[in-house]
Amino acid sequence: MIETLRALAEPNRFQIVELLRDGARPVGDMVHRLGLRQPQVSKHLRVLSDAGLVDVRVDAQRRIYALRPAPLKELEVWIEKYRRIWEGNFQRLDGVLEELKAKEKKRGRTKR
Amino acid sequence: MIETLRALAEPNRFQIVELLRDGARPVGDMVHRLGLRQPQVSKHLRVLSDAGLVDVRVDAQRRIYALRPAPLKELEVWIEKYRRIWEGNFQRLDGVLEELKAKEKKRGRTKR
DNA sequence: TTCGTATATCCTTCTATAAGAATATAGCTT
DNA sequence: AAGCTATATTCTTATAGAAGGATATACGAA
Repeated sequence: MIETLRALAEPNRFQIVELLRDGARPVGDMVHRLGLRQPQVSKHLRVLSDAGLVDVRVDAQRRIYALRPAPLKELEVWIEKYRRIWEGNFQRLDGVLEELKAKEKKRGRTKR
Repeated sequence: MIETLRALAEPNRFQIVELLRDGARPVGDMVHRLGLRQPQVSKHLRVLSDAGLVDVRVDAQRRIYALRPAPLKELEVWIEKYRRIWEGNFQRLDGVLEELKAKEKKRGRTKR
């Protein structure tokens, strides 16, 4: 999860992922479209690959990169857990706070 | 979008967000639960706040932090655009490639 | 008013990582 | 075989950002 987020959090990598949403592409194509230098794109693809976000297929000297569903799906599943937050029934759900105000009386130290 | 991802990509901040999923909390509570030092938590909250992911409410000396829906919803909307990738109808959608193989013939340079 | 609690901010490392430049590798094409 | 094309890797440098420590601020309580 964290690894997925870290990989996506870099603007150029984000763009690469966006490009790949339309389908698989060779490195050179992304180089052209993104206006980055080839080594940089390769390096970003490496990070994406390590994060499991992309897949390579070899075609002669070309490497065709494609998105891998798993991490994105996982991300989607994660964020769905937050759905109720923007679906109204969340507001002032801080019953947690009441619970706290009680507990905190019993231990007033910051410990270390 | 990128800012949201960057904020979430740090493990401790991710944990903070997870905590806040259950409702608003004061800083001290998170300090205890996460076993981090107070300044560190405050700093992470600052980042989350700058990213619009959290909101503060003042309660005496306490600051009560809560999740803000907007960025998470935005993230959800974004990822939904990728849904078809894990819903089958994506495989070998590289018609993009055919289009390329043609074009590439006409301009064989890397430009700079 | 003085003290303790809760939180934020500042300054200083330390580390991770992105970009740049150069080079290596592999496979066409002729 | 020679050269060109496509891509990856290595090394260096620059920068962002996370942790640590110390301190500042604000408020409530005695």
